[in-house]
Amino acid sequence: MIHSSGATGKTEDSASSENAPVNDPMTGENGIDFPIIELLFFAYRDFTSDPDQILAQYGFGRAHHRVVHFVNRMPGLTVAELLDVLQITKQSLARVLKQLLDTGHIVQVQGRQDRRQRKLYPTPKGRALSLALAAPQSRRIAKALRDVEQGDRQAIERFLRGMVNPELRAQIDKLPHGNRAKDNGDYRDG
Amino acid sequence: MIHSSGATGKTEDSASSENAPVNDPMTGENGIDFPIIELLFFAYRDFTSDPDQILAQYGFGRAHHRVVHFVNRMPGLTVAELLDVLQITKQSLARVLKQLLDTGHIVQVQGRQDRRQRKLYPTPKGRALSLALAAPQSRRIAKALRDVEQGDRQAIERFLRGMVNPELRAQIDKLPHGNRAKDNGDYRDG
DNA sequence: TTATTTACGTCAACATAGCTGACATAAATA
DNA sequence: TATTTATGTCAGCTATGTTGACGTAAATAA
Repeated sequence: MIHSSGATGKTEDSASSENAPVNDPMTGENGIDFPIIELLFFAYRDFTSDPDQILAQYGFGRAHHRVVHFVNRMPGLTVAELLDVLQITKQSLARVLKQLLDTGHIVQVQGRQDRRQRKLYPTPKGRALSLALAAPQSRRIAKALRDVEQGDRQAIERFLRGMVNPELRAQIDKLPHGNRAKDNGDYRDG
Repeated sequence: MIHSSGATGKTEDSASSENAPVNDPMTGENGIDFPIIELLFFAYRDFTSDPDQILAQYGFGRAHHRVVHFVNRMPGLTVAELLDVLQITKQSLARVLKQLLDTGHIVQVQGRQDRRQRKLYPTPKGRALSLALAAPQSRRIAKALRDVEQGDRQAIERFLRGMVNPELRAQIDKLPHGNRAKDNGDYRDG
């Protein structure tokens, strides 16, 4: 049933019944920060659209992207560690991980100390894919940073970090943070 | 089949075959901005986790959140306009919109000028839900902004805006941008 | 040694949220 | 009158998440 504008519509009726349409837009009067809420939505929507197009060519989705990204950033991490970062169940991971293994983007290496562990490494093919996915995102970021002053980068990083649950910020700190000379060898020795 | 560390593992073998595991972590050497790529991922992951918990109590998901949010921010917008903002198909929208109509969070009003249009309005119930979902997100943002200098907010907004596809930035400008006195009446007259 | 716990894999069933394609209807417009 | 537009709807498919149950090998505790 459609509310005809002449039936229960507020405009002519002015009845403030239970299900009357609310006409005034929700604004920041109530102290809510709509500008940043919405900017985050739009920014993230377009930020993820870049890799989506590349992934589609491989028959992959965002789930594959996340897996291949973190395996490349933390080579040698275990399945359990990856689940921790992604915050999904092992059954969810299993599907996409299997595909990435089958297509030769990722390989598993049995842990030496703990042979129950399956340490995940990218192959050269997996590394290339990960870089290809990151490139357009990085270009988008570089463009957006041109709109702000030098030195504002630090504020942006601090803000984004502040948006993360405090107990999960350790995950960020674990990632390699250098543009400096590479220190070869496993991300973390196993 | 698992790569045993003694079989084709690079460590002992040092063979650089096709599918050899890559041991060195992907870093910013190649000019890619990993810190911000990852901060966006983690920030958005936790940013959306707040409303997810509330939505679960209603049997709703993120799709419902987006719909109820934009209907509250732009009361009277048409189905076509909503599809434009959400960038999804009408079949996708249909399911969640039907639920929000059935549960009395949103009502439709036939357009007066163009009677084919179904203009969407929140009910008081829908307005309350939208505010309840926005509240924890706004609190998270306020906390994160405490980590930066006053005046950095503008840089953050500019950066996020710069992340959006230029041709879609008009969508942001359409949203009400005031903390100022409300100007009652439809978001845009129909 | 034996028992338990841990890391991982897998099967089955299910839910959400997106998609394409096809078709219907009412209202606006040419 | 014919066509286009705004919207709704049916059917089926895909991707990505979930829970629950069970199995196996290896590490660890008793």
